[in-house]
Amino acid sequence: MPVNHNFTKLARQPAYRAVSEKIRQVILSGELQAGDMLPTELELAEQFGVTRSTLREAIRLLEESGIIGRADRKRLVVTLPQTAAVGRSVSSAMLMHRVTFKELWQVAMGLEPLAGKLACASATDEDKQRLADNLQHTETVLDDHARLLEAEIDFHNLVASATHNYALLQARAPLNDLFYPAWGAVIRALSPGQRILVAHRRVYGAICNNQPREAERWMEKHMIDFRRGIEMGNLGFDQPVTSAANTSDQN
Amino acid sequence: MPVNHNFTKLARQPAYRAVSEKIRQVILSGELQAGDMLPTELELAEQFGVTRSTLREAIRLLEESGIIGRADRKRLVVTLPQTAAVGRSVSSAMLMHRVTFKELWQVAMGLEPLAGKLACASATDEDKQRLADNLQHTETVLDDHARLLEAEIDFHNLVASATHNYALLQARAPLNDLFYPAWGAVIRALSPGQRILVAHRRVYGAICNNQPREAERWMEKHMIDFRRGIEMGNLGFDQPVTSAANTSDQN
DNA sequence: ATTGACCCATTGTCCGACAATATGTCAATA
DNA sequence: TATTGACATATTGTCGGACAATGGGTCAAT
Repeated sequence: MPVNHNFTKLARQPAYRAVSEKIRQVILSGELQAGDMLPTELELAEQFGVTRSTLREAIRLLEESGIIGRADRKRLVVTLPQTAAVGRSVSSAMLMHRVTFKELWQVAMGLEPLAGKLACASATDEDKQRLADNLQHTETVLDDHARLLEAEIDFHNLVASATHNYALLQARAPLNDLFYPAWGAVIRALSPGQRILVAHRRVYGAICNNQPREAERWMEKHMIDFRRGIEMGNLGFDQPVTSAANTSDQN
Repeated sequence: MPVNHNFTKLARQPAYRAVSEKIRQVILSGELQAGDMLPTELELAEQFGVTRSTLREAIRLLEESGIIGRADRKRLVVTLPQTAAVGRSVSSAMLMHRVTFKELWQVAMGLEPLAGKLACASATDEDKQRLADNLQHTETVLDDHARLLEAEIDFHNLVASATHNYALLQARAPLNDLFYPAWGAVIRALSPGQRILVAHRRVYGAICNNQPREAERWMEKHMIDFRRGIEMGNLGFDQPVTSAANTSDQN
């Protein structure tokens, strides 16, 4: 009778992955900071004892993570990941999982009111000014569906930025890519420009007057309006969202 | 006087990036579904009219996004991105941005109570069973700091999974990697096993009895306990979290 | 201060090669 | 029949070398 031990499937990893991990580790440990230049590909390859081809594959992994990029199209440089860059991976994953508008809305209901509340305590004068500018701009594009959507997304981004909470910014990144764009259909169907503007003004006012409760409540109302819009427009609240505008750059 | 027109800086992209985008597009459009096998590297390279080296670099980008992987160590296959895989990129970004425990806690305050609330409506019997198993297990490891932390993280993951909301799962992924592990210090310092267990039981009970308000409230209390623990332990509530256990696999 | 000519380092891409590894086939064996 | 071994084949991981294109630098000429 065979002894039944079940060895743990030993996981060898290819060199390009090992190299990538090593570099990532050095960066995350703080040994290399954002802005630091890395050696040339050839030099790196020699240090690791691999060929340039292998090293380049490792670089690609880090590149997609957004933690390294190119300064002036040449030298490699350690970069602070942009929310948009990281968010794209997340959005891709959500699209593949066929995330529904409802699921995104539920997350939005958790995060957007929170953003409004937190912004009250942390918004700088500059943040408030940017919000004011956005409101003013919004008034001028109430009937231009495309621009209105753009202004709408901007507003929510500005509120989120005003929290100065990067974790929150990152968590809500997919809303930018998937939730609000999908909502564009509602704008085209119902032209709710005025309604949007009112809500935005309330949120803005609450932030300026440091009324977290108010900011939270109006942001929540705003989100509920979204939902109602989707349902009234009969636009598949329970349907998976589509990529729509995901053509970052075609060729 | 020079005419001032400001051309848009035309963005050429390297071939490996173009290839990667093309494949990504095909996958996101649904033309290729999860589980589908891709041709061999050589064949793909020929189709795109590039060399295998270039194509491999493109593959690495998609690999890091988690949307393709290898079936049985050979053929490329379209894969459904795992939350953990995507989350790692996000966590890396947060570490580099020196996200503080406070920031993560604020996000947790937004998402974890929400998870509790939503789970009430969507938890299956299987989900509830898993939660029950977790509670039972937790009782046996109350004094084993390492295992207790593990059980704690599991519990919150189980609640989140019970919502069957992938967007929520994805949004809270960094909490797993950064928030709870950092909280391990509190466990070691204060041994709050009993307190944890009580809160978990309440949340579990609320989910079983379909009391969203209760689940939400107890999860919120639980989170506030976290914060108090950090502060009582004098463990840098306003300090950036550290990677701690980020050694997926060393070499 | 701008332009032009020039050199150089580095990247993006290509080509060809080979060992290691997985898959498939088939015969040999218990 | 089911397992083992031997063998051919396909595909990946890695290597080494090559070259054009491009950005940066220097220096002279305007």
